[in-house]
Amino acid sequence: MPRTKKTILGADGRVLGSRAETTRTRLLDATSKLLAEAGVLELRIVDITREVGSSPATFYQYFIDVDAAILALAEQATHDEAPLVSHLSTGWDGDDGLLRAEEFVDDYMRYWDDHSAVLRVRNLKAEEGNVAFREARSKANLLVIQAMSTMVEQAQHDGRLPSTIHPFVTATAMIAMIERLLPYRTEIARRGAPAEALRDTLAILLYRSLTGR
Amino acid sequence: MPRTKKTILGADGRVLGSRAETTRTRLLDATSKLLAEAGVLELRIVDITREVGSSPATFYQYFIDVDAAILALAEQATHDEAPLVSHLSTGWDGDDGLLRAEEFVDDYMRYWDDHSAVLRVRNLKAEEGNVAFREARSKANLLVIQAMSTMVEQAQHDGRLPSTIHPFVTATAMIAMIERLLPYRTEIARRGAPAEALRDTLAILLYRSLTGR
DNA sequence: TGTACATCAGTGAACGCGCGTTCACTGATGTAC
DNA sequence: TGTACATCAGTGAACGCGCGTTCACTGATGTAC
Repeated sequence: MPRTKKTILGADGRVLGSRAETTRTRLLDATSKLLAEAGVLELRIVDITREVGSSPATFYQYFIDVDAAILALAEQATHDEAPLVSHLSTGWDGDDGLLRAEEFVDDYMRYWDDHSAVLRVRNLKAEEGNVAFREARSKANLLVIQAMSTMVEQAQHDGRLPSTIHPFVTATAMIAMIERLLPYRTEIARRGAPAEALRDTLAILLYRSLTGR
Repeated sequence: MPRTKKTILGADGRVLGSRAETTRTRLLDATSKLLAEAGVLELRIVDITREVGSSPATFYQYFIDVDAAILALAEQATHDEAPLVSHLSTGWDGDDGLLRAEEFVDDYMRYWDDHSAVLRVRNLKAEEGNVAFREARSKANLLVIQAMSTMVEQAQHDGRLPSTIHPFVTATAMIAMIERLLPYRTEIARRGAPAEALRDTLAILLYRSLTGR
């Protein structure tokens, strides 16, 4: 998990040395692990510190509460989402357009798999109205959504998509589609669909909706 | 909120009289209200009973735990989702196809608005692996997804959609798109998109993806 | 119509656990000279 | 290179609140005759 290079601050705002930074990272990793294993509803600060073999008091040196830690994890995830834009910024107009769409879906699925537990909480809290998490979500998707919007505008300009669709809404819908389908994978498999059906179908839906082809 | 007609059981499995049924309903309504106001993470059994002016002991006469109450609410929601199928089963092949798509989106948005707090929890728990909630979610979407799958199959048969897309996956993707976009409404509005942009764009995306037109 | 009894429904009050949170302290690392 | 001191990092142990949960009980409703 890559980390930003900016200086990291403790809960009271003081600058942390490298030793402290390691502890902070271990706390975040433990939070991420417990989130994936048992979900937000079971997440306890005591368990997080138990996991890294330290005391609950340590936790408070780095985060004012458990939300602050989750938010930090969400920001790490944001950082990992940015590279996905490279699949979009080239456009999907050539013969290999569909192939590029498939690559994008693959990478997005990988990204979501890596961060699913954290992203689920982020989205839940955003939808429940928490401002900090709402902003984190907006910021995370910003680049991808902008790139997709541009694709839609291009297709509209070329007359392949109706002018009545809204580029930003379309882009957001595409993201929603992918994010939300991943958890359905087991269910889709249970219905006898092959493993690639999800990937292929998503790629085609994206390709058609973003390029109009 | 319509209620099923089957006999309602208490937490210990005994049949409840009409007086008890009223209490049960009030507990569920309070649960729903608190869920909408503050979210799952803040939901307390004590608060639910406080809300209806009764004792925590009463709660346990009806539900073994708070999950049982949420599950009951999710099942009420399922019941309200069924009528949405009427917009789909007629097909969208005529001249008024897009109009029908718009009507469907409107009704779906209304449905989701009415139950959003509960459905969010249902989906979270389903995605976190809770079997009961996973089944509730499958069951809820079953009819709508089947109807949509049929539309895709028809379009494939007529050569308007590629045979490579998977009907069930496509249908699930459409549901995902709508459900997930609603919470973005405020954000979309903040970006200066008109209120109907969301509705219209979703309708077009659905129309295109399900009918191939 | 009235009375006795059975069943249904609701609850006050308490118990106890577990968690968040803090404080005063110890130990580790860095720095000045 | 060594020593004294300052700062950084970590924690044991306790406090207390709030919540889930239960029990023994009261009150309400229904029913038999």
